[in-house]
Amino acid sequence: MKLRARDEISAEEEAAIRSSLLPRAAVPADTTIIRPGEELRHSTLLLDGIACRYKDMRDGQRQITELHVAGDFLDLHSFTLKRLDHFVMALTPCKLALMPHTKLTEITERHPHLTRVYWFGTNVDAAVHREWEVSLGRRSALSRLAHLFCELNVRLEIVGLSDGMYYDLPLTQAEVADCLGITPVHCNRVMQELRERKLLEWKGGRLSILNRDELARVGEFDPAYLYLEKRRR
Amino acid sequence: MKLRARDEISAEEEAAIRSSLLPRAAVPADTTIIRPGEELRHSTLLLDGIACRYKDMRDGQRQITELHVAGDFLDLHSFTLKRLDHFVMALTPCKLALMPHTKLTEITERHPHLTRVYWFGTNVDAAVHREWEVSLGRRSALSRLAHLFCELNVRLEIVGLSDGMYYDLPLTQAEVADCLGITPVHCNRVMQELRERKLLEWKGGRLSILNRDELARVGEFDPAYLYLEKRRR
DNA sequence: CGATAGCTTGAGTAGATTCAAACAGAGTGG
DNA sequence: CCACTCTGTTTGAATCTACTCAAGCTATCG
Repeated sequence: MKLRARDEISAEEEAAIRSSLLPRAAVPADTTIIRPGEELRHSTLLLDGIACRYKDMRDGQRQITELHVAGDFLDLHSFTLKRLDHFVMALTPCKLALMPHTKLTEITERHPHLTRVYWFGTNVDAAVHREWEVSLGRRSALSRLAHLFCELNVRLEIVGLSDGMYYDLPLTQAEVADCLGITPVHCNRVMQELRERKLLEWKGGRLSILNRDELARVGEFDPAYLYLEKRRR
Repeated sequence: MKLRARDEISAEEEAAIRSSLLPRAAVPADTTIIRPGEELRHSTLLLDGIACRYKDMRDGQRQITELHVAGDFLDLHSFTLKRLDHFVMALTPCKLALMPHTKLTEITERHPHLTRVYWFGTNVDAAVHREWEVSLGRRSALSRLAHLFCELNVRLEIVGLSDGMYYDLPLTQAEVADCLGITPVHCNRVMQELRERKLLEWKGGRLSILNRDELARVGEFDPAYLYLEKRRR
């Protein structure tokens, strides 16, 4: 569903993907899925739940560099990198599937178009990283928070997990703070501001957007970096 | 030279690359090379000079998301993305070469290994973006600046443009500030601090590292994210 | 019902910004 | 050769955003 949102995938390609995937047991929340430096022989596809990439610092702080939702590969880049430079962690209970790198090698040898589709996928990941750099470097805490909620709204819409106004977001404020490069206390305060401005509600792990246009304006959100327009084959 | 630092490239693969490259006229400093949204039919290789990727904000501020040095593709990701979500600009006079996307398509069809090498290249770009997210989100201005100088030192060493202690860095403090997500004024002040601590000198566009270990300590610099170890074929 | 995780509030502080002005060096023209 | 301009660097003072540390609150769960 995620691939077909942006590309034409033939039945043969779909079969190649399906036959390459191995089921993997579900993991509970706060499970470390991949550690930096460990040698990887497969890439992991997230079927359900929310996961993240993060890097930690000497003093115990961490920076989450990307959030993942259903349909995302957590580490398609490990196919070429072999070892990651960051952690991957389940933030909520997650369902996973594995794609062995041997199968990915076969895909690069037999399915050039599918190879480009997967390469495209890692490039969209990089585009998200760039947009987060802009948030972290130049946007106010309020704007960063608004931007994050807008991004998740669009990404969840693609896979049918948001209707554009409501979606499940069972994260803590501390986890969101780790995405935004701020402290949990400050995250709480800017969250209150978004609430007071009647832009959204967030309780019980469920986010309700009350004013989508104004939220996008506050977050300076332009979804172009998510590359949603369908590409020609 | 850059590819061979991390991979084994056969003579046949080298020939395929060389025959795909087209020369392009040199551009002066401050030239916009690629604008967001424009349709691209080739990727640009930087042969000499310093360039950057940046995104601009409504209020005129900008965030540089990556610096590029000789040997880097400025937009290898445009092969799969077709349009970029950011600007690419020459910060110093730059020499460029072009690789048509048609040639890259041929490579994905005829040279699976070389395809993985190029895919790897875009994944290292993403790793740099992640490390910058950590700098922007969690490191102090002093630490960010030290980290940037360490990163450039290593990346320039790979292509023979740094001996590990000295390298040319003909940028302005304002440009560096745009990398670090701070103001030029603050960049100037933390620059003074690095100088007072006798970690480095930077004048006349030339950087001299006086205490590499301490600089790396201040910047919490670990080059693992640059993936320098040579990979097996 | 107490324990716990997560959220909220307050007061004081630190890091970075803003705005303004001064300074240094390189290049230019009279 | 000197004055002039321009770009980039440096300095100072006031301000603001976000941080720190601490405590109190609230909902959930066993």
